[in-house]
This record gives sequence, C-alpha cells and structure tokens, in this order.
Amino acid sequence: MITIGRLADYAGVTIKAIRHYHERGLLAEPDRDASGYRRYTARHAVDLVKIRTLAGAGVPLARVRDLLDADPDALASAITAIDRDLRDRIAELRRTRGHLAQLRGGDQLFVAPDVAAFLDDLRALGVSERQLRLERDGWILMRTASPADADAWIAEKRGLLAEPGFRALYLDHDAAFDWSPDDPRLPGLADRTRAWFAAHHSATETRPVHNPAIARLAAQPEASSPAWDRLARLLRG
Amino acid sequence: MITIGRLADYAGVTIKAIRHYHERGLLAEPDRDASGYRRYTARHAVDLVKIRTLAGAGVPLARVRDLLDADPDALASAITAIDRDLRDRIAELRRTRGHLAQLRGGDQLFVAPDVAAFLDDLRALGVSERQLRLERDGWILMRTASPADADAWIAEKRGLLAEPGFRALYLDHDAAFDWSPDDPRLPGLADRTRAWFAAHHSATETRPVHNPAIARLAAQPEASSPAWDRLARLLRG
DNA sequence: CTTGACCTTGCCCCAAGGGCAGGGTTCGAC
DNA sequence: GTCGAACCCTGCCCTTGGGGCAAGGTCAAG
Repeated sequence: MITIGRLADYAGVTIKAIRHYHERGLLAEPDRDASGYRRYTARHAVDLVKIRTLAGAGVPLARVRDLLDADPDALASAITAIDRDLRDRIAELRRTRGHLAQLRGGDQLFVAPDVAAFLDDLRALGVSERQLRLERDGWILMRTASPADADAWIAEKRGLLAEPGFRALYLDHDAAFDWSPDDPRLPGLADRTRAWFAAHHSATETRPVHNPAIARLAAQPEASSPAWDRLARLLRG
Repeated sequence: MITIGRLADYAGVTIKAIRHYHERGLLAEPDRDASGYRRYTARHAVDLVKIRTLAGAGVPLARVRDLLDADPDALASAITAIDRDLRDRIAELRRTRGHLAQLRGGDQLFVAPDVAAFLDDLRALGVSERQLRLERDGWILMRTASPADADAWIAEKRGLLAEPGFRALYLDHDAAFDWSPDDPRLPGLADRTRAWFAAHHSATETRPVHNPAIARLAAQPEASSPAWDRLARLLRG
C-alpha cells in the first residue's frame, strides 16, 4: 500500500501526472486510507508503467485508455503502428539535425537543393554576396510562383554558367550594380550581352540574367540600381 | 509579393501558423495591399523556413524569437545545444522502441532487469503464472519501499534458486497454494522447509519464500490462500 | 453575375500537464 | 508535546502551438 509520491518516484512521473491519469480514466482510482490519502497497489504500478510507455511513445492519452483494455490482438497491431510512427519520427529528427547543421553555415537551408548548388557555383565564381542574396530571393519567389518552371529555369541557368562567355558577362553585370548610370562602360556591356545571347542562345527563352521584375520583387531596399535600370533600357531599345 | 497562402505552401506550414508567428513576434508583419491582404517578400520566406527549422527541432517559439536576432556566436552555441538535445531525444525514442517491443511480450517492462531475470528463471523452472504475478508484484512493492534492499534480496534469492533443494521447495510451495488447509501434506512441507533453511542458511536473514505480508500486499484478490495461511502458522509455531 | 477559392479578424477549443493557494496529515527530533 | 519538514488533498487558472469555426470582404474565371 504505497502513497502517490512513492508511486510517482517508482514510475518516474510527477504526482500531478498520476492525478491527471485518474481524471482521464486511464488509471483506476485506488482506495483511500483513513485520512483520505490514495493508497496504491503493485497493480497500479504495473498499469502506470504501461501508460507511461505508451504515452512516452507519443500516443495520445485518450488512445492509451482504449489500448489498455483492448484485446491482445488489437494491442499488438496498435503497437506495430506506434512503432512504425516512432521510426518515422526518429528519421524526421535526424533530418532536422541535418537542417540545423546547414543553418550554421549558409543559406542552403532555405532553398531547394538545385538552387543551393547553383548558388554554390556562383559563390565559387566570385560573385558578390549582394548578388547571391538577390539570386536566392529571386529563386524563392520563382518557386512559390511556379515550382515546375523554376526547376526548368535553374537547370538551364546552371548550363549557361558552364560557358565561359556567360560567366564573364555575369560577373560584369554583378560589378555594374554599383556603377553610375552614366558610366561609359554600360553601352558596351549591353552590346556584348546582346551579342552573346544572339550568337549562343537565340533559340532559348532565356532572358538576360538580371530580370529586373524579379530583382525588384526580391529585395526592395537593395535591388534598385540606377546602372541596372539603364542597362535594362539599353537592352530593350 | 506573394500571399499568405503561397508562403504557407512554400514553407510547408498552415496559414494559421504564420499568423501565429506574427502574433508571437517571430515573423515581421508584411505590408498590406489595397484590400488589406498581407503581401510577403522572399525575406519573409527565408525567415519562415528558419523559424520552422528551429521550431521543428523542438525549440520553444519564445526562444526562437530570441535566436532570430541573436548575434552569430550566440546562435552557433545555441544550435550546438539544440543539436545535443536532438541527439538525446533520438536516443530516448530508441529506448522507447525497446520498451514498446517488451510491452508486446511479457512483464519484463515493468520491473528492473535483475527482477526480470529472476522471473525468467522462475518461468523456466515451471512455476505457475499466478505465482509469477505474485512475485512480480511483490518485487515492485519492495522496490518502491527500498530499492537498495530489493537489489540485495533479489541477488540472494537468485542464488538460492541455484540450489536444487530450494527449487524443489519453491515448487512445492507454489503447488500448495490450491491445497485445502487440512491437506495432510502441509505439515510435512513445513518440516522440510524449516529443515532446509536450518541446514543451509541459518546465517542469512532470508525468510521462507512466501512472505505472507508481501504476498497479501501484492494482490488482494488472488493472494489469499488458506493453505498458505496454515503453512505460515506451522512455520511460525 | 455568380461561383469557388482566397483573404480578414475574432473567438473559443484542445492536450498534457505545471503552479499555486489554502488546507489537512504524519513522522521524527527536540 | 510540540515543532518543522515533508507529505497529501482539492480547486482553479496558466501554458504551448496552434485548429476550428463564424462572419464577412476580395479576386479570377466562366
């Protein structure tokens, strides 16, 4: 005939939890002694550990109550299902650990793997951090707008990046962000850009790298560049 | 400029959750369009995925809020702590899977390993299921009363069980449970019991196997045996 | 011009207990 | 015999992370 505190210690739970299980009908209320204290038997201890095992596996208490007086077959199949769920949750936590590791380092976390790879390529190329953020945000927007298109476009863009001429052009555009809109190099850059696309990719839908609409959407404070605006006008006209 | 629904899809959360994060101050409220709809930027998407990663790792939202604008060093050390916690929880879930597997089969779950081993010994000996339950409940009570004593006693009892004479005596006591209190075999059993303890273990504290006080505590409806009561009287007198 | 899919705020609801108030009990020490 | 510490009792409100639903406004397509 043990008290609630001893039972709680034995099962590794709080007194409050035991009373909670009584309220929920999971654990039978024991007899009381002369002064109204609950007096438990070993039966209760057995039941309580059973409850804790199921609850510890994440089974809702209402379901635990049902399982406690289910027939052995139903219990066995329920345990199989619970175990499967447990395995899934372990896998999920492992995945979360992976995400967490990435949260340390960069922004791979926030984008699809193909976009992350593309950003890595750009970083290796020596592209500015501002431009990387711009690209990252642009792809996020694109993916919310149209995941399938985004997949196709990113593949195409990674292909383009394999060509030395395009790489040079990309870096020039990156550098041009900070130029004055009157910079004398701008018309030449526009010409080279147009020439390259005409020579290499007239058949594709690919637009010049810095799609202003997307850039503007991506990041209000940073994305405005007078030089880029002029460049866009030069390319259009 | 994406809507709340699109953002929710991108991040794999519900609209309700996003609004919840606004209320909690985790995610900045975006600007509204002409009709009062929230309009999000890629910034928000990045922040939201960050929030989900931390929340998915079990970090309380209040703590997530603090981490979001903590300096990189603080964030890094927090991530280390979170990762450690995650590892612990994976280990814990694995342990739970083990417990669950035992819940399928027997009563090993509810008792300490040494007691489980003792019960296995008894089962191998051919002891009745009733007696096994009685032993199990008795040890549970003993352990709540005094874990250290229980450890010592169980070791002693396993030692006794290695001796053939004791094993025979134990089985006889088990069988006697159902006898009539007038059964002519009882006095003989009492004599043999006393003789065996006198010969083998006069120095130890060990009492005859069926300590009536414990047996009565262990299980009210089953533990009452007129034959055992008589046996106890014979052993005392 | 309507229909369905979207968005808004506001309210209450859930699980699984935790915390605290305000009281009674028991046990060992002095 | 009485004091304090450590228990126990009930009852009530609080928390976390949202879910559900109501009652309405909006938007895009047919």
